[in-house]
Amino acid sequence: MRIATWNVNSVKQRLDHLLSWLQERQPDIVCLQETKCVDEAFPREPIEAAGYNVAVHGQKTFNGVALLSRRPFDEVTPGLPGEPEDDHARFLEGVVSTEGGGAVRIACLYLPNGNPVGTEKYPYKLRWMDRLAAYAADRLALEEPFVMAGDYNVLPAARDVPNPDAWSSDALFLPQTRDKFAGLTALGFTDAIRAGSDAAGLYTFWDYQAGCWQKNMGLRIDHLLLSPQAADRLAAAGIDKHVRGWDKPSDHVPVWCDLALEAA
DNA sequence: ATGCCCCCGGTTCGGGGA
Repeated sequence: MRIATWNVNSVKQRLDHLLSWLQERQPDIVCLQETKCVDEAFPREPIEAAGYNVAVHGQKTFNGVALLSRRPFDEVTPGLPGEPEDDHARFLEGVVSTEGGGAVRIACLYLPNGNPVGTEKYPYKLRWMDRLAAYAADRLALEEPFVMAGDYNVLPAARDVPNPDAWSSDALFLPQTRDKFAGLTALGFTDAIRAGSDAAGLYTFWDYQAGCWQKNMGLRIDHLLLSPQAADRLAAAGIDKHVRGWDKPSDHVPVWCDLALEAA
């Protein structure tokens, strides 16, 4: 089973890229972030025609997440628990049955950026990370294949950014941000990309500005975190960097992993 | 130190992203 995550930066602007990439990569489950449209405006039909069930949790203008799955969803639940007044569409959980009679649980997430530090945006990010850790601990107790995938807006380590000193006071790289991410993974998750390589330069995002793509000044901020029951079945993982070179691209590229769930 | 570029809503500019 191939599971992917991609911040598309507007699903309507990126529909042709999405359909091309689905055809090329053939994922079974996809987590989308920054869909930037209300549920009624989500381009369901062309995605369903490509063979996917669609679950959406959107809002006007900003944020918005969606799950695509070749197999039907057993459950879909929008929203991260813990702060009822939080109205950002940043989280969507789904459960999909596998061929072997088991199931995989997927959380699609768009973690707050947190900049500029010094405003309410950064404590909101930190609270969101605390809420995510509480949710994750609850789900890990189920001891099932479980994947939390999305745009974490976190640089886990210095090797995930070309110039870490320049990012030392940024919300994506502050020690408190990294500590919370480390605490989350320490609950028992495996970073799918890091399971296969500790290399620097495995970026998933390149800013539109300042020629970042041309200079390969990227960031690794999109992650797939695997529960032990998922990590035991990890067969491959990758970053579809070439998608950033397409015409009018998202600033993020797809990240994916293969889990041998059918064999379980 | 700030903006570069891109997207949205809604109109020709401001908010947001990272």
